[in-house]
Amino acid sequence: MDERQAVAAFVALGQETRLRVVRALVVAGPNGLAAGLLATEIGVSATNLTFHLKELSHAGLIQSRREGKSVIYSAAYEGLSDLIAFLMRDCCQGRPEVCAPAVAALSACNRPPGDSVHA
Amino acid sequence: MDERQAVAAFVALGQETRLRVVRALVVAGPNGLAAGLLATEIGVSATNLTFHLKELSHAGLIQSRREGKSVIYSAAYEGLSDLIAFLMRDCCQGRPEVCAPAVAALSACNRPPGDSVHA
DNA sequence: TCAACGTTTCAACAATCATTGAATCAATGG
DNA sequence: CCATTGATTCAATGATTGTTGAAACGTTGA
Repeated sequence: MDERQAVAAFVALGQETRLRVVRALVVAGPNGLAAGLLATEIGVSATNLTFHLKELSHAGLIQSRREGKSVIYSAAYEGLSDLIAFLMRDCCQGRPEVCAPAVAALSACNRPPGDSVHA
Repeated sequence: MDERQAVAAFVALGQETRLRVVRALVVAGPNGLAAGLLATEIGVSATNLTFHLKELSHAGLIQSRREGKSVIYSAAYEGLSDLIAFLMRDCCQGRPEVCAPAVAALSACNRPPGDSVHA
């Protein structure tokens, strides 16, 4: 991921509606969600949602497929991973103390819910 | 870090000049850089830089202190850490496969340069 | 083929953002 | 105190962005 792509991704996430879309889609998993469901879940008009979905799609953070009448949107895990990696790579430039605090959040990732952090 | 703060941080990083400022300041380390040096290094006018520095400061990603005639800006490591943590926490919601690829970048953080990754 | 549903496109508008140059403010040295 | 250096504020401008409703499109079932 180069600087241009990173900027596009940050722009995409720098908007309340779009951040919520990404959150909802990540939670929804690979199956994704129909545009209509997303619209009601987030509370925006279909027109407005389409606008933001296009932005996110263009930034490589989500993808879509048609299923019957509906268009299903899902999170682009690779795009999201790339962004995290970019952020950490930049922040780590000779300064590991920036990334270190994020280790806790990451380690909480592969553990069943409720499992505490202490070594 | 709540949603509102995260959005502000993403907005701040979603602009080429500002992203470069953060990069330069992270590389510069805790000592930071004078505003004038930053301006020449990045290639923008003093006026314009001030505008972007204010945005970044408001987003909690940088901080400043006065030293004589100069104002020294430096990266706010905590703010950056919080943003990474937020991104990973959101992306990890039951979907660790999103964060996993970032582990490599993170592990590269605490190792001397040139040391390879293989276990 | 037609009607209905889900989604997208389009045009228009207000609001926000990025950039510029002139003016101003803060700190230092003569 | 004055001149100089470094940085910020201010006002104005063009560009981009977010939102809206009406119209159009694609898909499906009757």
